[in-house]
Amino acid sequence: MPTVTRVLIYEDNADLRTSLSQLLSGAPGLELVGAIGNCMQAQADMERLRPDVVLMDIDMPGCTGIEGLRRIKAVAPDINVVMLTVFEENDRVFDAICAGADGYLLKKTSPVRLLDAIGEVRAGGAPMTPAIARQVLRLFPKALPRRPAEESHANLSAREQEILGLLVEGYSYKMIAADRSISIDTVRSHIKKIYEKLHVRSMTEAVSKALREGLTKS
Amino acid sequence: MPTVTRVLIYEDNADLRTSLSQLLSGAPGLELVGAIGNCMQAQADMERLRPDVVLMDIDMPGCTGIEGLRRIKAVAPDINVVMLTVFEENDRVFDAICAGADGYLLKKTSPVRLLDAIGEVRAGGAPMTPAIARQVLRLFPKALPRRPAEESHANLSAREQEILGLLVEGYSYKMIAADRSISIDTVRSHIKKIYEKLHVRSMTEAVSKALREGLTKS
DNA sequence: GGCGCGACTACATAATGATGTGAGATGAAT
DNA sequence: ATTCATCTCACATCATTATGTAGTCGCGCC
Repeated sequence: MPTVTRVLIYEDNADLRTSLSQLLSGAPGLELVGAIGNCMQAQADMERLRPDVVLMDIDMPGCTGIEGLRRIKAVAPDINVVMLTVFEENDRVFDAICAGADGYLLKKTSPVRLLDAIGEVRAGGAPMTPAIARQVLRLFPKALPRRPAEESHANLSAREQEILGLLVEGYSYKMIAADRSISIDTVRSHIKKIYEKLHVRSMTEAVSKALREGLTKS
Repeated sequence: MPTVTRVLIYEDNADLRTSLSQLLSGAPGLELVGAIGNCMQAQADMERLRPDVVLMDIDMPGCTGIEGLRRIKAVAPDINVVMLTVFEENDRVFDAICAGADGYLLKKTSPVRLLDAIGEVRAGGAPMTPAIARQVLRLFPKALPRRPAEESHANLSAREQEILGLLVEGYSYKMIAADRSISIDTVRSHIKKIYEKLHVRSMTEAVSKALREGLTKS
């Protein structure tokens, strides 16, 4: 392993590109091999500049960072690509990870942490902001194949299942009360219980869970 | 939000349990509510001790940490569970994450880092050793089932489908606005259009229709 | 080069939902 | 005989959603 780490930057904002460049140029053990405004030629850039680590802005005109990431990984999967973004949006994170990102940091990350991150990714780590790390863990179960043994009616009582069924049909509290001839406060009460048992906090979550896990009696 | 974080330890090795206990007892902002040698009674323990954070050894006789984790998440998904392990084996990591672990540290983690981790997980982060973080990212693409491209969408624009997808995930207007970095009024506006197109009048109806007819793209 | 459409923002009002606290009545279970 | 879950109802308060009206901006279309 060579002693210096060759770093390449993709960042469309010229100011940020400059400051990143300065940060990296002055860092021991690092060599900045380029700072490019778009990733249209990513593949060619890889061959020409042979970076070890790429810092990739995720929002770029012309060719998004995600697309750039794909291109890089297609020709050189061993290059470590750390994505930089302003927001921690769910889909972006997801897409980036599926495309093989090796790290995911916010742009507001401190310079020190950024330099750390480059070392970390070189050492086989995956630098991420805490919030993103958490998102990744949350995303994981969703990306998995269907749950095999799903039976549990989640301990819903018959009445509760019935009311959940009505929610799924799109009934409002008022409509349920009218339909079943009970007070709207009773409906509230049942729904509160349902929320507790399903661990949800809104009608939509309850409906979604009910449909996905077949909790109604139809 | 209480100012102290209630921490519970599961660790079968008595020596380690003692030293962990001592570490946590002396930490400001933390309250050690228990240090237990097995997780057989995990559910009861949760109700009795009401921890905010659980440190769970992954290798325990009788009932593995993974099983304990499952039990905890089944009754109290909001409790943050950080797994502790000696080795970073692929399968264990995978299972733990699928079971809903909120963090994953090696036992050789320094005391300071461990205390950090508790704060981090409380703040919505996911403390992981770098190598494990990388493993998680590597695991991700493999866990993806490919879905057959389905085309039904009731004339919903891409953006509308996207937002409908978030509704299905249980997002509120506010959460969608934050997630997509748009104003809440824009969310309203999109949802109004969705309602028109789907001929519904509430979130639950929209969610129900979306799930039944496969209108989202995820 | 005007037109329609999609994405975006804003403000206002009424309706509905979320959450807490409390409580009576019933029947099953220990 | 007492506990326990369920079903029922009530009141209160705050948050969120539903709906209408209205306007800007950019883009493809004819």
